[in-house]
Amino acid sequence: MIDHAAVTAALLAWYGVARRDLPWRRTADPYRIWVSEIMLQQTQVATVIPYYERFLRRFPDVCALAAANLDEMLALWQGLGYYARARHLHAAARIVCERHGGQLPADPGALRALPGIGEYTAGAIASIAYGVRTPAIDGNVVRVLCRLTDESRPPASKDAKAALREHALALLPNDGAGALNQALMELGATVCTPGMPDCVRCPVREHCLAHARGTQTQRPLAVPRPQVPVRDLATAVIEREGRLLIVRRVPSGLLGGLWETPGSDLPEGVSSAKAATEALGALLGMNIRVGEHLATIRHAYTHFRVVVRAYRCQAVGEPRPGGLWDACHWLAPGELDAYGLTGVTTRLLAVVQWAGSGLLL
DNA sequence: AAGGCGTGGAC
DNA sequence: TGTCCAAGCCT
Repeated sequence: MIDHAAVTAALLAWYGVARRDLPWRRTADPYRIWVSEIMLQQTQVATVIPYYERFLRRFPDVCALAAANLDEMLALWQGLGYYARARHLHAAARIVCERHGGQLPADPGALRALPGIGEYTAGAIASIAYGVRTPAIDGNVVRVLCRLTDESRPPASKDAKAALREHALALLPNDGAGALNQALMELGATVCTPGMPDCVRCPVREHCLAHARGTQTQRPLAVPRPQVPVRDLATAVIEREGRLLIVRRVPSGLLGGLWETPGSDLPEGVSSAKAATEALGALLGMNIRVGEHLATIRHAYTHFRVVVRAYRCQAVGEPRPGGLWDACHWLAPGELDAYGLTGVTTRLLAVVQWAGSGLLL
């Protein structure tokens, strides 16, 4: 059994000296802590930092964010991924500004009711920003606790989750729950890492059951991954008077709200990307003539991979939204920063060196 | 409850 | 090149 009080004391002492100096650890503003927690979901610290700084310069408080339009916010989020986080944060900011007088709630249950805030994030905000004694169990904490207690059940199972939550709660001091939660995460991120934990540097090594039994690399129990399918896509690069046609994806689902060059899966029975590009004309209400192949972009999403073939096209007529898209725009070079583009489109424009003065291939 | 949902870094 | 994974949430 784990000596919770001893583990808590060791973790807090270690965290006091080992904690990294991160931007969101220099503030007590619940809004800023909230933004950091949303950005950090499934995203590494180093990736988040520049986005966090830029975002807070533009939206320094909840009501500034509430007043923004979603397009501008998504442009700042471009490249961070999991864009539903941005949409939910935006919707939640409006609720907090309008219904909570701009003050983020401190109660985990009330936080949990806001879009984009789940069990973990509610606990993190409540404990870090308000000192509420409540656990915050993310992937790091799951790994640390599974090793400390040598949990052999799948961490997603009901039994294991309940046990982990009991341990996480028992570790919380009456004063300093936020620090303890962060200490657990910091340990998981910097010492008790997934592949090869650095047990020599671990402040709670003596209390760790997995370390004692030599099972630390087998905890938490790994779950088998399904293999991801590959999809063939085609996309059209259509220029007119130095502007590039982009379309906005509908606000839900994959890449919702982001802009991209119009494209599609190769329809059933259509084997050539060129034919698929031609078929885009019907969707856009334009007459399209497909020209040269410009580039092939390979990209991996969470659950599938894509091979996107891009063709230079000439088109007659004005485009209209349809299918996956709810808006069309002729992008001028000076506007590149104002539109949230998908990763594939961003890379495509880099490859063909699109800068508005024609394709420079 | 299991699958959808991004991206970039490490190796 | 491929594979794994990182401060999860929603449906």
